[in-house]
Amino acid sequence: MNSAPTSRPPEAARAPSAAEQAHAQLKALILDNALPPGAQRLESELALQLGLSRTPVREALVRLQQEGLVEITPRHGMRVQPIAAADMREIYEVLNSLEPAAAELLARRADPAAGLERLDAACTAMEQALAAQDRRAWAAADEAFHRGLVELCGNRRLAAMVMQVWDQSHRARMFTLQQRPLPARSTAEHRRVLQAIAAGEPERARELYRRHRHRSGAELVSLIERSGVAWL
Amino acid sequence: MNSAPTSRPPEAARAPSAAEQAHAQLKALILDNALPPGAQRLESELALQLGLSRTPVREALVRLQQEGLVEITPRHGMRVQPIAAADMREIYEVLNSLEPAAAELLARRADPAAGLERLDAACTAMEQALAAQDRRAWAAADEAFHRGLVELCGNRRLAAMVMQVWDQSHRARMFTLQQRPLPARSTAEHRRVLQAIAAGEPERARELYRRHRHRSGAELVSLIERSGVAWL
DNA sequence: ACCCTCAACAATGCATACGCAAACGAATTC
DNA sequence: GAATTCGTTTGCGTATGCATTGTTGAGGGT
Repeated sequence: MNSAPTSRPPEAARAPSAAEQAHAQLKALILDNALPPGAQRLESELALQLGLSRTPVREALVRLQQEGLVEITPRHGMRVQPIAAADMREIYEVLNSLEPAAAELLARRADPAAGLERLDAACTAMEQALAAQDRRAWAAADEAFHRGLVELCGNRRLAAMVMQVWDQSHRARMFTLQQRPLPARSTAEHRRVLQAIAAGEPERARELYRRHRHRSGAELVSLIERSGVAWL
Repeated sequence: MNSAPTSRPPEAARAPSAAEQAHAQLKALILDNALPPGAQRLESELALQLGLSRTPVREALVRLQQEGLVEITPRHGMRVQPIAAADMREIYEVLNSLEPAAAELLARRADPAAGLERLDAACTAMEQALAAQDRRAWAAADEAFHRGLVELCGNRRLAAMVMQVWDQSHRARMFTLQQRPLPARSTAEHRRVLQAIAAGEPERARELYRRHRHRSGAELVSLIERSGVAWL
């Protein structure tokens, strides 16, 4: 019905183009901090490193620039975009607006409780990680929860936007994760949002999520500011 | 110190690259319906039409694809992305979330009334267009209001996201504009949002805007659905 | 009459070549 | 000794060539 000419069955595995590979690899390098913020690389260096020519690398860089991960400066190659506290403020304002909206949409569906297994599993994983004091596992579960929520809400544009800023803030989240107290409260709040969604209470889900986002966002920004690093 | 070697003075007018020109021209052609939805064009056709070679055209198409305006299909060139009622629903869900947030941010500033002249002028222009029954002028003023609002809110990411979906829905707005009653109510609502912002009442500004968006979005979607066109 | 196979063609994706312009350094002059 | 200017180098933007791959149409077989 909704004009999906690229129907799902034959969607499967087309050989990824060199440009796509370059994009994926560079993105991974940036998120993993292998290409640290502020790093400058020439197109030709990257092409050599990835075993490609400049053309697909260039295409990948254009995409990464539009995603806000790098900046292309004409004679100095690309630079990995650093994230300052001000950027985190922007990102959290966006997330604080879009994610509660996603929760509301989810709770408004005809059958709000359908398909929430992913989110429930993510909550459980968070609780287990919390008990085991495993910050890394907690972060993975947290990401799974947020990703699952926006993907389930049925609004692909909203989901894409959330994932974009989510990626931008990935490094900062990984950084603060190390030096903040165990996110016990966040874990409980996730669970409560999920319950409100399953119960089909859009307004409550939205407000719970909004408050959660607002609090954790403020915590994270002040943590970065107090940590004294100008950017990440 | 913080590495701003590209200081502002010489920032000004660098000759726009051919790729930028191609991007701007193609975007204008799409928004003006000169390249109608569903239209297919080969890279080489566009290159010929714009008087460039395929390379900068290709770069422009990659950007337009990420902006959601076209789709690149491997052996058929690009296709202008049609907008269906379902897409408009998505777009209005996003706007309904982000724009009220922008209004709230604007009202939360230290001096909320500062710099609102643009918005005031846009409101006045809307009122005049309404009196003159000039739909086209009204649409231009409406766009100026919304654009000004998100640009003033101080959050560049939020502004970019709003403008992106705004562009996606441009054609649909122009279409419905012709066949809906004069937007008298919208005009008044804009004015009230502006007053709430100037008065420094974030919550009220957000809620007023949310209601405005919700109503006008629903109107527009149902108008498209009733009009019987499958896509625009 | 319909379907399947195969071959020719066409558009793309990538690599490479070329010219321009900026940046860096050296040399000369004040 | 410092500054300015000129020459060289280097990276980028664009164009173009080539190989890959999908598409389309025709012909033959069932």
